[in-house]
Amino acid sequence: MSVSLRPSEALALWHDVTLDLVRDGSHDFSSRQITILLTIYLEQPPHTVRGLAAKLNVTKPVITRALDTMGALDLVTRRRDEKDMRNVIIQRTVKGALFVEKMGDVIVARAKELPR
Amino acid sequence: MSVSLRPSEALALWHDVTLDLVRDGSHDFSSRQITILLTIYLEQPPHTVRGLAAKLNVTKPVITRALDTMGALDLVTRRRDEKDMRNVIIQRTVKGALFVEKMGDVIVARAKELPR
DNA sequence: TCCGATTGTTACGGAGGCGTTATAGTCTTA
DNA sequence: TAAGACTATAACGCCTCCGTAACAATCGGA
Repeated sequence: MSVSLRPSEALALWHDVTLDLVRDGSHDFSSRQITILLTIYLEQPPHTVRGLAAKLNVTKPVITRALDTMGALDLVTRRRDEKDMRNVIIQRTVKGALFVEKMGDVIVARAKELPR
Repeated sequence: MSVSLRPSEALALWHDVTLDLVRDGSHDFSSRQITILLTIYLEQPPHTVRGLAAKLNVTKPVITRALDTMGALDLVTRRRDEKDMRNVIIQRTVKGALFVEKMGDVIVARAKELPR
């Protein structure tokens, strides 16, 4: 086990980071969308619609729609699985990687500024 | 300065917590809604529509609508400011406090479980 | 007292997400 | 090879949110 945080600090961190994301104003993602994006970029590939749906405990159309949205923003791409043409493999993009990386920087910065 | 976090840890934390929130399945709040809720519960009162709009860098109707939604869920209440009847004072509720508290616990727990 | 400024809300048409259900394409196996 | 299982997506009606603009209520100063 690793990062030691008091509840008040945890909430202050969450507040500060989401505030930054909102103020930035580029997007207003839901928790589902954020989770999908981070799962794709943090967990081991390959990622499929079915896999994500099971992991997040939501229906498959929810994943499809989120991928449509993120795909339109070029944060994510899809291609058919050559081994099993029923599957769709979800892939990362440069733009998505930059977005996630930036998000990590924001969290780190806000954690550092946290009063104690 | 306080909490020391590497970018990979920060993102993993964010992922784990949002995943918990999504899996729970009770709500699917946007970043805006989360930020509004946390601001009300973490920052010093009084909170007004105008004040929140300015702080989050969004328009006032956005705040009004978010308060409508959160109010319907009993996470927040409003009353008129007696000193200046143009203002609306946004107030906390027991249910809202519990929700935020639970969220803090989730973050703390996930931070503790973070592999290092 | 009135008139401009300020506050929060409502109205509007549009965009996007929801859950459910139906569908097309692909695999598997009997 | 034919039937059934499985994958992802499309279609449906509903609901919520969006930004802009108009609005009613209230305040404060000339």
